Amino acid sequence: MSITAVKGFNDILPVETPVWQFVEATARSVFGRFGFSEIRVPVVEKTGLFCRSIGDTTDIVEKEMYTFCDKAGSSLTLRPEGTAGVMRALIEHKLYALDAVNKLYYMGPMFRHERPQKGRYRQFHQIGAEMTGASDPIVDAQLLLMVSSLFKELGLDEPRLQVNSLGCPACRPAYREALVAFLSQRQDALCEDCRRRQSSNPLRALDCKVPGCVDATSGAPAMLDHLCGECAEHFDAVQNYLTAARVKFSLNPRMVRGLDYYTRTTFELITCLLGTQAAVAAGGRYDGLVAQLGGPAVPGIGFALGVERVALLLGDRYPARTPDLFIALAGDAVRCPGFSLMAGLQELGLWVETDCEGKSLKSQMRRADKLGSRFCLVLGDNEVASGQVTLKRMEDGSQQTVCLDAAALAAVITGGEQA
RNA sequence: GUGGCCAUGGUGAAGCGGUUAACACUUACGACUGUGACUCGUACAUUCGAGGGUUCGAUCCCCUCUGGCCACCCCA
Repeated sequence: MSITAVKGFNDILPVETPVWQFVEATARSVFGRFGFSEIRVPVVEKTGLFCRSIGDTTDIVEKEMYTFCDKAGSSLTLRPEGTAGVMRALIEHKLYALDAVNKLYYMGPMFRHERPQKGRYRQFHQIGAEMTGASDPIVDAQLLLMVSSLFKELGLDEPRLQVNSLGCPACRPAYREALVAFLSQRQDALCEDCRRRQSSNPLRALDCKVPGCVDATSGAPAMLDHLCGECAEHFDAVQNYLTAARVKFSLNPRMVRGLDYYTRTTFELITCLLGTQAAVAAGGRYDGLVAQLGGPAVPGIGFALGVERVALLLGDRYPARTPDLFIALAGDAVRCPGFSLMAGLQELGLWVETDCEGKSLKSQMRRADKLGSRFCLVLGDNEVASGQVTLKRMEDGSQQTVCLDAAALAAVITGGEQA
């Protein structure tokens, strides 16, 4: 067996790239309308960046990072998510000083050493957006509106938006205590993992899928009931804005995020069509992150969507491109004039295909059909001599005689587009 | 990291101890020597993931390895 790709690292083949391009182009278009600019940051960062931002005790940092030493002995890591790198760049280049509010988006590969399965790979792709510098609830709502617009424009109304608030450093500790107290009374009913997590990350128990834990935590105290005044006010305002903007959402008081830096508003787009990989997009507010990374106290909120998962949801519902014209060449003598015509039409912006193997006319026609070409014409000695060609519309087989001239042909072909 | 399932051509797959390794799709060419789709014809796996074993004989049984998928954990 020859060399194959690394497990969990996939080739994205020509049949799949159109969906990807559709997702990326749609994201660029929607983000652009919300005033976001693209930022491109490296795929590799110093390991410490992720430990500090994502959190030392998270699964990502504990067991899923691709970490290695370079020749100088520094510990480097393939980014497992996008926010940390973007915030590092924001701090490093003092973007917050250029403009108090920064609206940035990115797209690209992320790396997590997990067991691959449907919709989850070791190299996977995210499209994300971050908005820093403002903590007003209208910012949260704007980002949510943008996410919701993006999915609408992609033609996906199925993933549903769920929101929650995780509170802030002022109110979360008290809630955490209340939750631990609650859980400790139900020790016996909890699974091994949840018992172990009680000290490290008790909130996780709310997210546990083991039936016993679901039962045991059904009456658990909710963060939403323990928010401090400011957090509660913030969260109310976010919801009001969302309602005003007609963004559909539901509350999920049990939603927990996997990264430590989240505060206040968090959200997920959940689908029931991808089996266990339910989260298609997710994000939240991270008001302490920039300071935690050594920058000024700049608040922020962001989200990321999984391109593989979105592509899976889209299936074949994306715009397909097909050639405008296929020029079938009847005889060697006509190859050069045919190529000249092709050049003229390409220059006018048309996608033109022609024979490149010296195939029979029948084969060329078959190929024109297979490519889905909208029009086809046969160029032979007669056409070159008369200066007239028969242009055939492949869809219905209708034909018309057109002057053998790039501009004349282009007029009919693009005119046919409107009809 | 843990569990389950599966490995036959470009693809989807039958075959389950002795077969020319079915069938379908795809692809190529042809049926009209200048017109696609439908139809019809022809061609396309000395070989069944790799290595070992059992057997007169193995794609079919056993072992090992490798690969894939799905699920758990967690996540986009």
